[in-house]
Amino acid sequence: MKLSTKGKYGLYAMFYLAQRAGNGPQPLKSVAEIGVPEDYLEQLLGNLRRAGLVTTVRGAQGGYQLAKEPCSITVGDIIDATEGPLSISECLSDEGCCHRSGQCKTRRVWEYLSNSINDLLQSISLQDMLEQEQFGNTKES
Amino acid sequence: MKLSTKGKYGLYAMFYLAQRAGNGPQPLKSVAEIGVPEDYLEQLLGNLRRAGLVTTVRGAQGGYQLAKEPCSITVGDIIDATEGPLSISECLSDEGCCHRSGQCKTRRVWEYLSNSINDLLQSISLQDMLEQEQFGNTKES
DNA sequence: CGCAATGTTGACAAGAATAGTCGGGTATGA
DNA sequence: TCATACCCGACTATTCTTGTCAACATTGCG
Repeated sequence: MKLSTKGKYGLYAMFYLAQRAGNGPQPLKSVAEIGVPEDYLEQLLGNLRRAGLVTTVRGAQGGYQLAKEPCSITVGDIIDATEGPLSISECLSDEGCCHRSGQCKTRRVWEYLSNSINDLLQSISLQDMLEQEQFGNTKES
Repeated sequence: MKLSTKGKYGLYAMFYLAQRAGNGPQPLKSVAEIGVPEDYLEQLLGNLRRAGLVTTVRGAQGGYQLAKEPCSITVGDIIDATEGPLSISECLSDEGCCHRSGQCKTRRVWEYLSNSINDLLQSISLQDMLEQEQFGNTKES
């Protein structure tokens, strides 16, 4: 279980924009400084736009900027937008899955995990990242 | 972000064995009743064996059985064994990753998420599943 | 007006990972 | 010694990931 570069790059990009919120639109070329190929990043920003997380200004001096306050955008929103809804097992989306119905107690596990992880992702906002407060503590060594 | 069928099938198989713990070794053919191709399942059970989660008896009347009590085997153990260690972002395993070091506050997010998810997975045992107690509550509707 | 800067869209493709499949072993109980 | 099992490594079709590319649409500015 791992997330692809899309989610990672998406978060990079959004964090970049969060750091520059209020400074006007940032062109793709600038955002690409985070170390992602422009052509690829473009697609990701397209997804983020369609998800309503960034707005764009076309034409010269245009670019991308956050559509909302950093405190209203969560890591979960970003992952969703870039990776598509994370379904830990298609058993969740797909109702008629359990061939041998007996053992599908496992389904409850996926359900529980999925909900927990979503809550977790939703609990971290860009604002939290900007403030660098330890957004919760599990295993701070 | 989703886990592959390996983790899912692995959990199916382990739950199957948990339900039959104490009844002697279960041959591959029986375990495959969970709805997984035998040849594929064999690989997964091989991984589970190497991880020390199941033991095997070779020869006639042989088969697979849990290596430990259901309460000492967690969903996390099973996912690890079948999918390999889940690294949400290679930024974690790979130290020298942050090209533009400035923005790698994102790293702390992966760290936090990774730890949280691992804790979560480790918190559910096969015993919990057998008992079907709601192993924690997030969003019980 | 016209050009340059910029976002928009969709097609394409190499490489890796997934999900099996297969064939030939080895061990063991009856 | 034979049938029942597990063990192991190679092979493959399909899908997903990670980009790349080309053509187009929109806007600011001189």
